[in-house]
Amino acid sequence: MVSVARHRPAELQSCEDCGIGRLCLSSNLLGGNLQELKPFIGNQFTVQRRERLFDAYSPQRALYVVRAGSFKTCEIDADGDEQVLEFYLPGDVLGLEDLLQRRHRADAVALEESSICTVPLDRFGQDDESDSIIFREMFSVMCCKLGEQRQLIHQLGKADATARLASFLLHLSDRLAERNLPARQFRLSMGRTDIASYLRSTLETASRSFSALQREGFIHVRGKNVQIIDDPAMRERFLLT
Amino acid sequence: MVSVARHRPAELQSCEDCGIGRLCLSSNLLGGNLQELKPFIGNQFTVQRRERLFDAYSPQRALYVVRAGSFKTCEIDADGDEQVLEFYLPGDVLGLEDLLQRRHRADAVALEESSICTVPLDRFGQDDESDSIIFREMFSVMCCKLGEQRQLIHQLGKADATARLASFLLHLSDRLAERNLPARQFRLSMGRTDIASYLRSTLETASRSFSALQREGFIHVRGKNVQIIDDPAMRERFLLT
DNA sequence: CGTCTCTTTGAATGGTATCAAACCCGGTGG
DNA sequence: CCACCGGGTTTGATACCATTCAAAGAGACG
Repeated sequence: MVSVARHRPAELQSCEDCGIGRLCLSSNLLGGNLQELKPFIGNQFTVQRRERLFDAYSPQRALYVVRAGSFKTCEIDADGDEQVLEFYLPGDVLGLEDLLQRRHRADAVALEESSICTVPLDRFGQDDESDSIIFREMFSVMCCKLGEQRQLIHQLGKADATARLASFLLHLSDRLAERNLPARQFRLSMGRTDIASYLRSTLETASRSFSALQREGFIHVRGKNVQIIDDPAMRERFLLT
Repeated sequence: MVSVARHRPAELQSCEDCGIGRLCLSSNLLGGNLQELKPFIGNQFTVQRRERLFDAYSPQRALYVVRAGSFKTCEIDADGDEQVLEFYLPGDVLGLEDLLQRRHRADAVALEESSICTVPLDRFGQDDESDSIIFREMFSVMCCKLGEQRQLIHQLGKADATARLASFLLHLSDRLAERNLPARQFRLSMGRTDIASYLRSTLETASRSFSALQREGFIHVRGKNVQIIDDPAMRERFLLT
Protein backbone atom coordinates (compact mmCIF):
# COMPACT_ATOMS: atom_id res chain seq x y z
CA MET A 1 0.00 0.00 0.00
CA VAL A 2 1.07 3.52 -0.66
CA SER A 3 1.72 5.80 2.24
CA VAL A 4 0.32 9.17 1.36
CA ALA A 5 1.48 12.30 3.09
CA ARG A 6 -1.50 13.65 4.85
CA HIS A 7 -3.45 16.25 2.99
CA ARG A 8 -0.63 17.92 1.14
CA PRO A 9 -2.20 19.86 -1.70
CA ALA A 10 -0.51 20.23 -5.06
CA GLU A 11 1.42 23.47 -5.30
CA LEU A 12 3.10 25.74 -7.80
CA GLN A 13 6.76 26.44 -7.24
CA SER A 14 7.02 29.92 -8.67
CA CYS A 15 5.23 32.75 -10.38
CA GLU A 16 6.67 31.51 -13.65
CA ASP A 17 4.43 28.48 -13.39
CA CYS A 18 1.44 30.56 -12.45
CA GLY A 19 -1.56 30.32 -14.70
CA ILE A 20 -2.02 34.03 -15.13
CA GLY A 21 1.10 34.07 -17.24
CA ARG A 22 -0.41 31.58 -19.63
CA LEU A 23 -4.00 31.65 -18.52
CA CYS A 24 -4.87 28.82 -20.77
CA LEU A 25 -2.19 26.20 -20.79
CA SER A 26 -2.88 25.21 -24.35
CA SER A 27 -2.79 28.76 -25.62
CA ASN A 28 0.29 30.31 -27.13
CA LEU A 29 -0.88 33.82 -27.73
CA LEU A 30 1.67 35.13 -25.31
CA GLY A 31 5.30 34.73 -26.14
CA GLY A 32 7.07 35.56 -22.92
CA ASN A 33 5.56 38.78 -21.72
CA LEU A 34 5.09 37.63 -18.18
CA GLN A 35 6.58 40.90 -17.00
CA GLU A 36 3.75 42.87 -18.52
CA LEU A 37 1.26 41.02 -16.39
CA LYS A 38 3.01 41.55 -13.09
CA PRO A 39 1.26 44.86 -12.38
CA PHE A 40 -2.03 43.03 -12.34
CA ILE A 41 -1.13 40.68 -9.56
CA GLY A 42 -2.68 41.57 -6.22
CA ASN A 43 -2.33 40.05 -2.79
CA GLN A 44 -2.31 36.40 -1.78
CA PHE A 45 -4.21 34.50 0.87
CA THR A 46 -5.28 31.01 1.84
CA VAL A 47 -8.72 29.43 1.91
CA GLN A 48 -9.64 26.56 4.19
CA ARG A 49 -11.34 23.36 3.08
CA ARG A 50 -15.06 23.89 2.42
CA GLU A 51 -14.63 27.65 2.66
CA ARG A 52 -15.94 29.79 -0.14
CA LEU A 53 -13.69 31.92 -2.29
CA PHE A 54 -16.76 33.74 -3.58
CA ASP A 55 -20.52 33.32 -3.63
CA ALA A 56 -22.89 33.10 -6.54
CA TYR A 57 -24.58 36.41 -7.37
CA SER A 58 -22.00 38.45 -5.48
CA PRO A 59 -20.28 41.27 -7.36
CA GLN A 60 -16.96 40.29 -8.83
CA ARG A 61 -13.92 42.21 -7.62
CA ALA A 62 -11.09 40.13 -8.99
CA LEU A 63 -9.89 37.14 -10.90
CA TYR A 64 -8.42 34.45 -8.69
CA VAL A 65 -5.53 32.21 -9.59
CA VAL A 66 -5.14 28.97 -7.71
CA ARG A 67 -1.61 28.84 -6.35
CA ALA A 68 -1.96 25.67 -4.31
CA GLY A 69 -4.81 23.30 -3.55
CA SER A 70 -8.00 22.98 -5.55
CA PHE A 71 -11.50 24.37 -5.93
CA LYS A 72 -14.85 23.52 -7.35
CA THR A 73 -17.43 25.91 -8.70
CA CYS A 74 -21.03 24.94 -8.25
CA GLU A 75 -24.48 26.37 -8.50
CA ILE A 76 -27.67 25.57 -6.69
CA ASP A 77 -30.44 24.84 -9.14
CA ALA A 78 -34.16 25.46 -8.83
CA ASP A 79 -34.65 22.16 -7.01
CA GLY A 80 -32.03 23.08 -4.45
CA ASP A 81 -29.53 20.56 -5.72
CA GLU A 82 -25.88 21.46 -6.00
CA GLN A 83 -24.38 21.09 -9.46
CA VAL A 84 -20.61 21.04 -9.81
CA LEU A 85 -19.56 23.07 -12.84
CA GLU A 86 -15.80 22.83 -12.86
CA PHE A 87 -12.75 21.81 -10.87
CA TYR A 88 -9.76 24.13 -10.60
CA LEU A 89 -6.17 23.05 -10.12
CA PRO A 90 -3.06 25.13 -9.34
CA GLY A 91 -2.55 27.59 -12.18
CA ASP A 92 -6.24 27.74 -13.08
CA VAL A 93 -8.10 31.03 -13.08
CA LEU A 94 -11.46 31.46 -11.40
CA GLY A 95 -13.92 34.14 -12.40
CA LEU A 96 -13.35 34.49 -16.12
CA GLU A 97 -16.86 33.56 -17.10
CA ASP A 98 -18.21 36.18 -14.73
CA LEU A 99 -16.28 39.09 -16.25
CA LEU A 100 -18.98 40.27 -18.61
CA GLN A 101 -21.51 40.85 -15.87
CA ARG A 102 -18.92 41.47 -13.16
CA ARG A 103 -21.03 39.24 -11.01
CA HIS A 104 -20.24 35.70 -9.96
CA ARG A 105 -22.53 33.09 -11.37
CA ALA A 106 -21.47 30.22 -9.14
CA ASP A 107 -20.08 29.46 -5.72
CA ALA A 108 -16.37 28.72 -5.54
CA VAL A 109 -15.49 26.28 -2.76
CA ALA A 110 -12.06 25.09 -1.66
CA LEU A 111 -11.75 21.31 -1.78
CA GLU A 112 -8.77 21.44 0.55
CA GLU A 113 -6.62 24.09 2.21
CA SER A 114 -5.68 26.25 -0.75
CA SER A 115 -3.69 29.31 -1.64
CA ILE A 116 -4.89 32.06 -3.96
CA CYS A 117 -3.43 34.99 -5.90
CA THR A 118 -5.81 37.78 -6.78
CA VAL A 119 -5.95 39.87 -9.93
CA PRO A 120 -8.12 42.82 -8.88
CA LEU A 121 -10.42 44.06 -11.60
CA ASP A 122 -9.72 47.70 -10.77
CA ARG A 123 -6.33 47.28 -12.39
CA PHE A 124 -8.11 47.05 -15.69
CA GLY A 125 -8.94 50.16 -17.67
CA GLN A 126 -5.80 51.96 -16.50
CA ASP A 127 -3.72 51.26 -19.53
CA ASP A 128 -4.99 50.27 -22.93
CA GLU A 129 -1.83 48.40 -23.81
CA SER A 130 -1.85 45.95 -20.94
CA ASP A 131 -5.64 45.82 -20.98
CA SER A 132 -5.45 44.55 -24.49
CA ILE A 133 -2.95 41.87 -23.51
CA ILE A 134 -5.03 40.58 -20.66
CA PHE A 135 -8.14 40.76 -22.82
CA ARG A 136 -6.63 38.56 -25.46
CA GLU A 137 -5.45 36.17 -22.81
CA MET A 138 -8.93 35.93 -21.42
CA PHE A 139 -10.31 35.44 -24.87
CA SER A 140 -7.98 32.56 -25.40
CA VAL A 141 -9.04 30.95 -22.14
CA MET A 142 -12.66 31.35 -23.07
CA CYS A 143 -12.00 29.54 -26.32
CA CYS A 144 -10.42 26.68 -24.41
CA LYS A 145 -13.31 26.55 -22.00
CA LEU A 146 -15.79 26.45 -24.81
CA GLY A 147 -13.90 23.53 -26.25
CA GLU A 148 -13.84 21.72 -22.94
CA GLN A 149 -17.53 22.24 -22.38
CA ARG A 150 -18.21 20.98 -25.85
CA GLN A 151 -16.22 17.90 -25.01
CA LEU A 152 -18.26 17.40 -21.89
CA ILE A 153 -21.54 17.82 -23.73
CA HIS A 154 -20.40 15.31 -26.28
CA GLN A 155 -19.56 12.83 -23.58
CA LEU A 156 -22.74 13.33 -21.65
CA GLY A 157 -24.62 12.30 -24.74
CA LYS A 158 -22.64 9.39 -26.03
CA ALA A 159 -20.55 7.83 -23.32
CA ASP A 160 -21.84 5.69 -20.48
CA ALA A 161 -21.03 6.41 -16.86
CA THR A 162 -17.81 4.40 -16.81
CA ALA A 163 -16.47 6.03 -19.96
CA ARG A 164 -17.30 9.46 -18.56
CA LEU A 165 -15.39 8.71 -15.37
CA ALA A 166 -12.47 7.36 -17.37
CA SER A 167 -12.39 10.55 -19.44
CA PHE A 168 -12.55 12.63 -16.31
CA LEU A 169 -9.61 10.82 -14.77
CA LEU A 170 -7.55 11.00 -17.94
CA HIS A 171 -8.27 14.68 -18.34
CA LEU A 172 -7.33 15.28 -14.74
CA SER A 173 -4.14 13.31 -15.25
CA ASP A 174 -3.30 15.43 -18.29
CA ARG A 175 -3.86 18.63 -16.37
CA LEU A 176 -1.65 17.43 -13.55
CA ALA A 177 1.06 16.50 -16.05
CA GLU A 178 0.88 19.96 -17.65
CA ARG A 179 1.59 21.39 -14.22
CA ASN A 180 4.49 19.05 -13.59
CA LEU A 181 2.59 17.35 -10.82
CA PRO A 182 2.38 13.55 -10.36
CA ALA A 183 -0.07 12.47 -13.04
CA ARG A 184 -0.11 8.69 -12.76
CA GLN A 185 -0.80 8.43 -9.09
CA PHE A 186 -2.63 11.14 -7.26
CA ARG A 187 -5.13 11.89 -4.56
CA LEU A 188 -8.54 13.20 -5.54
CA SER A 189 -9.36 16.25 -3.50
CA MET A 190 -13.04 15.95 -4.35
CA GLY A 191 -15.45 13.29 -3.14
CA ARG A 192 -17.54 10.87 -5.14
CA THR A 193 -20.54 13.14 -4.81
CA ASP A 194 -18.70 16.03 -6.48
CA ILE A 195 -17.38 13.85 -9.27
CA ALA A 196 -20.84 12.41 -9.86
CA SER A 197 -22.35 15.86 -9.90
CA TYR A 198 -19.75 17.08 -12.38
CA LEU A 199 -20.42 14.07 -14.59
CA ARG A 200 -24.17 14.49 -14.21
CA SER A 201 -24.61 11.16 -12.55
CA THR A 202 -25.06 9.86 -9.00
CA LEU A 203 -22.50 9.01 -6.37
CA GLU A 204 -23.49 5.35 -6.46
CA THR A 205 -22.98 5.17 -10.20
CA ALA A 206 -19.67 6.99 -9.90
CA SER A 207 -18.56 4.54 -7.25
CA ARG A 208 -19.59 1.58 -9.40
CA SER A 209 -17.67 3.10 -12.30
CA PHE A 210 -14.53 3.35 -10.18
CA SER A 211 -14.96 -0.30 -9.28
CA ALA A 212 -15.53 -1.25 -12.90
CA LEU A 213 -12.39 0.55 -14.07
CA GLN A 214 -10.40 -1.21 -11.36
CA ARG A 215 -11.94 -4.60 -12.12
CA GLU A 216 -10.95 -4.22 -15.76
CA GLY A 217 -7.39 -3.34 -14.79
CA PHE A 218 -7.30 0.25 -15.98
CA ILE A 219 -6.80 1.86 -12.59
CA HIS A 220 -6.19 1.09 -8.97
CA VAL A 221 -8.45 2.84 -6.48
CA ARG A 222 -8.43 3.04 -2.77
CA GLY A 223 -10.77 5.72 -1.58
CA LYS A 224 -9.44 9.02 -2.87
CA ASN A 225 -6.12 7.61 -4.00
CA VAL A 226 -6.05 6.77 -7.67
CA GLN A 227 -3.37 5.16 -9.74
CA ILE A 228 -3.67 4.96 -13.48
CA ILE A 229 -2.28 1.59 -14.44
CA ASP A 230 -2.87 1.32 -18.15
CA ASP A 231 -3.08 4.83 -19.53
CA PRO A 232 -2.79 3.96 -23.23
CA ALA A 233 -5.40 1.20 -23.08
CA MET A 234 -7.70 3.50 -21.16
CA ARG A 235 -7.40 6.22 -23.76
CA GLU A 236 -7.88 3.74 -26.56
CA ARG A 237 -10.97 2.28 -24.93
CA PHE A 238 -12.73 5.35 -23.58
CA LEU A 239 -11.49 8.56 -25.17
CA LEU A 240 -13.75 9.42 -28.07
CA THR A 241 -12.10 12.36 -29.73
CA MET B 1 -55.37 23.46 -40.19
CA VAL B 2 -52.83 26.12 -40.89
CA SER B 3 -51.70 26.77 -44.40
CA VAL B 4 -47.99 27.39 -44.33
CA ALA B 5 -46.27 29.34 -47.06
CA ARG B 6 -43.87 26.97 -48.68
CA HIS B 7 -40.35 27.06 -47.41
CA ARG B 8 -40.00 30.73 -46.69
CA PRO B 9 -37.03 31.09 -44.36
CA ALA B 10 -36.96 33.66 -41.61
CA GLU B 11 -35.17 36.81 -42.70
CA LEU B 12 -33.70 39.99 -41.33
CA GLN B 13 -35.12 43.21 -42.69
CA SER B 14 -32.09 45.44 -42.48
CA CYS B 15 -28.47 45.72 -41.43
CA GLU B 16 -29.68 47.37 -38.25
CA ASP B 17 -31.13 44.04 -37.18
CA CYS B 18 -28.00 42.17 -38.15
CA GLY B 19 -26.27 40.23 -35.43
CA ILE B 20 -22.84 41.63 -36.10
CA GLY B 21 -24.04 44.93 -34.71
CA ARG B 22 -24.92 43.28 -31.46
CA LEU B 23 -23.24 39.96 -31.89
CA CYS B 24 -24.78 38.65 -28.76
CA LEU B 25 -28.36 39.72 -28.45
CA SER B 26 -28.23 39.80 -24.69
CA SER B 27 -25.06 41.84 -24.57
CA ASN B 28 -25.05 45.58 -24.10
CA LEU B 29 -21.39 46.34 -24.41
CA LEU B 30 -22.04 48.35 -27.52
CA GLY B 31 -24.08 51.49 -27.28
CA GLY B 32 -24.85 52.37 -30.84
CA ASN B 33 -21.57 52.17 -32.67
CA LEU B 34 -22.92 50.19 -35.57
CA GLN B 35 -21.11 52.54 -37.93
CA GLU B 36 -17.74 51.49 -36.59
CA LEU B 37 -18.41 47.93 -37.60
CA LYS B 38 -19.43 48.65 -41.15
CA PRO B 39 -15.85 48.46 -42.51
CA PHE B 40 -15.72 44.86 -41.39
CA ILE B 41 -18.63 43.69 -43.45
CA GLY B 42 -17.69 41.77 -46.58
CA ASN B 43 -19.75 40.37 -49.41
CA GLN B 44 -23.00 38.44 -49.28
CA PHE B 45 -24.09 35.19 -50.86
CA THR B 46 -26.64 32.43 -50.53
CA VAL B 47 -26.24 28.81 -49.54
CA GLN B 48 -28.59 26.04 -50.65
CA ARG B 49 -30.22 23.51 -48.35
CA ARG B 50 -27.75 20.81 -47.26
CA GLU B 51 -24.84 22.81 -48.67
CA ARG B 52 -21.87 23.52 -46.44
CA LEU B 53 -20.84 27.01 -45.47
CA PHE B 54 -17.52 25.64 -44.25
CA ASP B 55 -15.95 22.31 -43.44
CA ALA B 56 -14.42 21.09 -40.22
CA TYR B 57 -10.62 21.42 -40.12
CA SER B 58 -10.56 23.92 -42.98
CA PRO B 59 -8.72 27.21 -42.36
CA GLN B 60 -11.00 30.01 -41.24
CA ARG B 61 -11.16 33.04 -43.49
CA ALA B 62 -14.12 34.91 -42.08
CA LEU B 63 -16.91 35.14 -39.60
CA TYR B 64 -20.31 34.50 -41.13
CA VAL B 65 -23.51 36.21 -40.12
CA VAL B 66 -26.79 34.51 -40.98
CA ARG B 67 -28.93 37.00 -42.84
CA ALA B 68 -31.78 34.67 -43.75
CA GLY B 69 -32.44 30.99 -43.26
CA SER B 70 -30.72 28.76 -40.72
CA PHE B 71 -27.71 26.55 -40.17
CA LYS B 72 -26.45 23.77 -38.00
CA THR B 73 -22.88 23.09 -36.99
CA CYS B 74 -21.94 19.48 -36.50
CA GLU B 75 -18.91 17.31 -36.08
CA ILE B 76 -18.29 13.72 -36.99
CA ASP B 77 -17.05 11.81 -33.97
CA ALA B 78 -14.66 8.88 -33.81
CA ASP B 79 -17.50 6.43 -34.41
CA GLY B 80 -18.52 8.26 -37.56
CA ASP B 81 -21.72 9.62 -36.04
CA GLU B 82 -22.77 13.18 -36.69
CA GLN B 83 -23.25 15.32 -33.60
CA VAL B 84 -25.16 18.56 -33.93
CA LEU B 85 -23.48 21.26 -31.88
CA GLU B 86 -25.59 24.33 -32.46
CA PHE B 87 -28.35 25.84 -34.54
CA TYR B 88 -27.99 29.32 -36.02
CA LEU B 89 -30.82 31.72 -36.78
CA PRO B 90 -30.80 35.03 -38.66
CA GLY B 91 -28.48 37.42 -36.83
CA ASP B 92 -26.32 34.66 -35.39
CA VAL B 93 -22.60 34.55 -36.05
CA LEU B 94 -20.80 31.41 -37.16
CA GLY B 95 -17.12 30.86 -36.60
CA LEU B 96 -16.47 32.61 -33.30
CA GLU B 97 -15.28 29.53 -31.51
CA ASP B 98 -12.79 28.86 -34.27
CA LEU B 99 -11.07 32.25 -34.04
CA LEU B 100 -8.28 31.22 -31.72
CA GLN B 101 -6.97 28.53 -34.02
CA ARG B 102 -8.26 30.19 -37.19
CA ARG B 103 -9.41 26.75 -38.19
CA HIS B 104 -12.99 25.51 -38.25
CA ARG B 105 -13.77 22.83 -35.77
CA ALA B 106 -17.12 21.76 -37.16
CA ASP B 107 -19.06 21.57 -40.39
CA ALA B 108 -21.63 24.29 -40.98
CA VAL B 109 -24.60 23.10 -43.01
CA ALA B 110 -27.56 25.12 -44.29
CA LEU B 111 -30.88 23.72 -43.09
CA GLU B 112 -32.72 25.59 -45.84
CA GLU B 113 -31.86 28.07 -48.57
CA SER B 114 -30.01 30.73 -46.60
CA SER B 115 -28.27 34.05 -47.03
CA ILE B 116 -24.96 34.97 -45.47
CA CYS B 117 -22.90 38.11 -44.78
CA THR B 118 -19.17 37.64 -44.38
CA VAL B 119 -16.79 39.40 -42.03
CA PRO B 120 -13.38 38.59 -43.51
CA LEU B 121 -10.69 38.03 -40.92
CA ASP B 122 -8.15 40.00 -42.91
CA ARG B 123 -9.94 43.16 -41.85
CA PHE B 124 -8.63 42.57 -38.37
CA GLY B 125 -5.25 43.87 -37.31
CA GLN B 126 -5.52 46.96 -39.52
CA ASP B 127 -6.63 49.33 -36.84
CA ASP B 128 -6.23 48.84 -33.10
CA GLU B 129 -9.26 50.94 -32.30
CA SER B 130 -11.79 48.95 -34.27
CA ASP B 131 -9.99 45.72 -33.50
CA SER B 132 -10.55 46.36 -29.87
CA ILE B 133 -14.24 46.98 -30.41
CA ILE B 134 -14.77 43.79 -32.33
CA PHE B 135 -12.66 41.89 -29.82
CA ARG B 136 -14.82 42.97 -26.97
CA GLU B 137 -17.90 42.09 -28.94
CA MET B 138 -16.58 38.64 -29.57
CA PHE B 139 -15.66 38.28 -25.96
CA SER B 140 -19.18 39.13 -25.00
CA VAL B 141 -20.59 36.55 -27.38
CA MET B 142 -18.24 33.95 -26.01
CA CYS B 143 -19.52 34.67 -22.53
CA CYS B 144 -23.08 34.16 -23.75
CA LYS B 145 -22.15 30.95 -25.46
CA LEU B 146 -20.45 29.65 -22.36
CA GLY B 147 -23.63 30.37 -20.46
CA GLU B 148 -25.77 28.61 -23.02
CA GLN B 149 -23.54 25.58 -23.06
CA ARG B 150 -23.63 25.49 -19.32
CA GLN B 151 -27.39 25.52 -19.50
CA LEU B 152 -27.33 22.65 -21.95
CA ILE B 153 -24.97 20.63 -19.77
CA HIS B 154 -27.21 21.23 -16.83
CA GLN B 155 -30.21 20.00 -18.74
CA LEU B 156 -28.50 16.96 -20.16
CA GLY B 157 -27.81 15.88 -16.63
CA LYS B 158 -31.04 16.62 -14.86
CA ALA B 159 -33.91 16.82 -17.28
CA ASP B 160 -35.54 13.91 -19.04
CA ALA B 161 -35.99 13.80 -22.79
CA THR B 162 -39.35 15.60 -22.80
CA ALA B 163 -38.11 18.42 -20.60
CA ARG B 164 -35.06 18.84 -22.81
CA LEU B 165 -37.22 19.12 -25.89
CA ALA B 166 -39.51 21.58 -24.13
CA SER B 167 -36.51 23.71 -23.19
CA PHE B 168 -35.23 23.55 -26.71
CA LEU B 169 -38.54 24.75 -28.14
CA LEU B 170 -38.88 27.52 -25.58
CA HIS B 171 -35.35 28.70 -26.20
CA LEU B 172 -35.97 28.65 -29.92
CA SER B 173 -39.17 30.60 -29.41
CA ASP B 174 -37.28 33.19 -27.34
CA ARG B 175 -34.64 33.57 -30.01
CA LEU B 176 -37.28 34.03 -32.69
CA ALA B 177 -39.00 36.64 -30.56
CA GLU B 178 -35.73 38.53 -30.05
CA ARG B 179 -35.48 38.73 -33.83
CA ASN B 180 -39.06 39.93 -34.23
CA LEU B 181 -40.00 36.72 -35.98
CA PRO B 182 -43.15 34.69 -35.23
CA ALA B 183 -42.35 32.96 -31.97
CA ARG B 184 -45.56 31.15 -31.09
CA GLN B 185 -46.05 29.33 -34.31
CA PHE B 186 -43.14 28.45 -36.52
CA ARG B 187 -41.72 25.85 -38.84
CA LEU B 188 -38.70 23.89 -37.70
CA SER B 189 -36.06 23.95 -40.38
CA MET B 190 -34.28 20.98 -38.88
CA GLY B 191 -35.51 17.40 -38.76
CA ARG B 192 -36.11 15.16 -35.77
CA THR B 193 -32.72 13.57 -36.23
CA ASP B 194 -30.95 16.91 -35.87
CA ILE B 195 -32.97 17.89 -32.84
CA ALA B 196 -32.30 14.52 -31.24
CA SER B 197 -28.61 14.81 -31.96
CA TYR B 198 -28.49 18.29 -30.48
CA LEU B 199 -30.30 17.07 -27.36
CA ARG B 200 -28.07 13.97 -27.19
CA SER B 201 -30.96 11.62 -27.65
CA THR B 202 -32.44 9.57 -30.50
CA LEU B 203 -34.94 10.52 -33.16
CA GLU B 204 -37.47 8.07 -31.74
CA THR B 205 -37.21 9.57 -28.29
CA ALA B 206 -37.43 13.09 -29.72
CA SER B 207 -40.53 12.10 -31.63
CA ARG B 208 -42.11 10.58 -28.54
CA SER B 209 -41.31 13.77 -26.66
CA PHE B 210 -43.09 15.86 -29.28
CA SER B 211 -46.08 13.59 -28.93
CA ALA B 212 -45.97 13.79 -25.16
CA LEU B 213 -45.86 17.59 -25.18
CA GLN B 214 -48.83 17.64 -27.54
CA ARG B 215 -50.75 15.05 -25.52
CA GLU B 216 -50.32 17.18 -22.41
CA GLY B 217 -51.57 20.26 -24.24
CA PHE B 218 -48.38 22.32 -24.22
CA ILE B 219 -47.87 22.41 -27.97
CA HIS B 220 -49.48 21.48 -31.22
CA VAL B 221 -47.28 19.62 -33.68
CA ARG B 222 -47.80 18.62 -37.24
CA GLY B 223 -44.56 17.46 -38.75
CA LYS B 224 -42.22 20.44 -38.77
CA ASN B 225 -44.91 22.95 -37.88
CA VAL B 226 -45.00 23.75 -34.20
CA GLN B 227 -47.38 25.91 -32.24
CA ILE B 228 -46.72 26.71 -28.64
CA ILE B 229 -50.11 26.64 -26.97
CA ASP B 230 -49.41 27.17 -23.29
CA ASP B 231 -46.10 28.98 -23.03
CA PRO B 232 -46.33 29.97 -19.35
CA ALA B 233 -47.34 26.50 -18.20
CA MET B 234 -44.56 25.01 -20.28
CA ARG B 235 -41.97 27.28 -18.70
CA GLU B 236 -43.33 26.61 -15.26
CA ARG B 237 -43.26 22.90 -15.80
CA PHE B 238 -40.01 22.36 -17.69
CA LEU B 239 -37.66 25.33 -17.38
CA LEU B 240 -35.28 24.71 -14.52
CA THR B 241 -33.39 27.93 -14.12
C1' DC C 1 -11.69 2.87 20.20
C1' DG C 2 -15.96 4.99 19.03
C1' DT C 3 -18.30 8.20 16.04
C1' DC C 4 -19.21 10.42 11.89
C1' DT C 5 -18.75 10.83 7.11
C1' DC C 6 -17.82 8.92 2.90
C1' DT C 7 -17.85 4.93 0.03
C1' DT C 8 -19.12 0.43 -1.63
C1' DT C 9 -22.36 -3.00 -2.88
C1' DG C 10 -27.08 -5.07 -3.57
C1' DA C 11 -31.95 -5.34 -5.35
C1' DA C 12 -35.82 -3.13 -7.54
C1' DT C 13 -37.66 0.49 -10.50
C1' DG C 14 -37.88 3.46 -14.42
C1' DG C 15 -36.34 5.95 -18.50
C1' DT C 16 -34.09 5.60 -22.83
C1' DA C 17 -31.96 3.07 -26.69
C1' DT C 18 -32.69 -0.29 -29.92
C1' DC C 19 -35.06 -3.02 -33.26
C1' DA C 20 -39.00 -3.23 -36.13
C1' DA C 21 -43.03 -1.90 -38.58
C1' DA C 22 -46.58 1.23 -39.95
C1' DC C 23 -47.69 5.83 -41.19
C1' DC C 24 -47.66 10.50 -43.18
C1' DC C 25 -46.27 14.03 -46.13
C1' DG C 26 -44.16 16.14 -50.23
C1' DG C 27 -42.91 15.53 -54.63
C1' DT C 28 -43.12 13.19 -59.17
C1' DG C 29 -45.09 11.30 -63.08
C1' DG C 30 -48.83 9.06 -65.31
C1' DC D 1 -56.40 14.53 -60.42
C1' DC D 2 -54.74 10.53 -58.62
C1' DA D 3 -51.31 6.75 -57.82
C1' DC D 4 -47.02 5.97 -56.54
C1' DC D 5 -42.56 6.42 -54.41
C1' DG D 6 -39.06 7.78 -50.85
C1' DG D 7 -37.56 10.19 -46.84
C1' DG D 8 -38.86 11.44 -42.68
C1' DT D 9 -41.83 10.53 -38.70
C1' DT D 10 -44.67 8.04 -35.44
C1' DT D 11 -45.65 4.19 -32.63
C1' DG D 12 -44.89 -0.44 -30.44
C1' DA D 13 -42.15 -4.22 -27.91
C1' DT D 14 -38.05 -5.49 -25.74
C1' DA D 15 -33.50 -4.98 -23.50
C1' DC D 16 -30.25 -2.41 -21.08
C1' DC D 17 -28.23 1.00 -18.29
C1' DA D 18 -28.66 4.27 -14.63
C1' DT D 19 -31.26 5.89 -10.67
C1' DT D 20 -33.26 5.01 -6.43
C1' DC D 21 -33.78 2.98 -2.00
C1' DA D 22 -31.41 0.41 1.42
C1' DA D 23 -27.73 -1.42 4.19
C1' DA D 24 -23.19 -2.69 5.11
C1' DG D 25 -18.27 -1.43 4.99
C1' DA D 26 -14.04 1.59 5.18
C1' DG D 27 -11.57 5.65 6.45
C1' DA D 28 -10.65 10.05 9.11
C1' DC D 29 -10.38 12.13 13.45
C1' DG D 30 -10.70 13.10 18.09
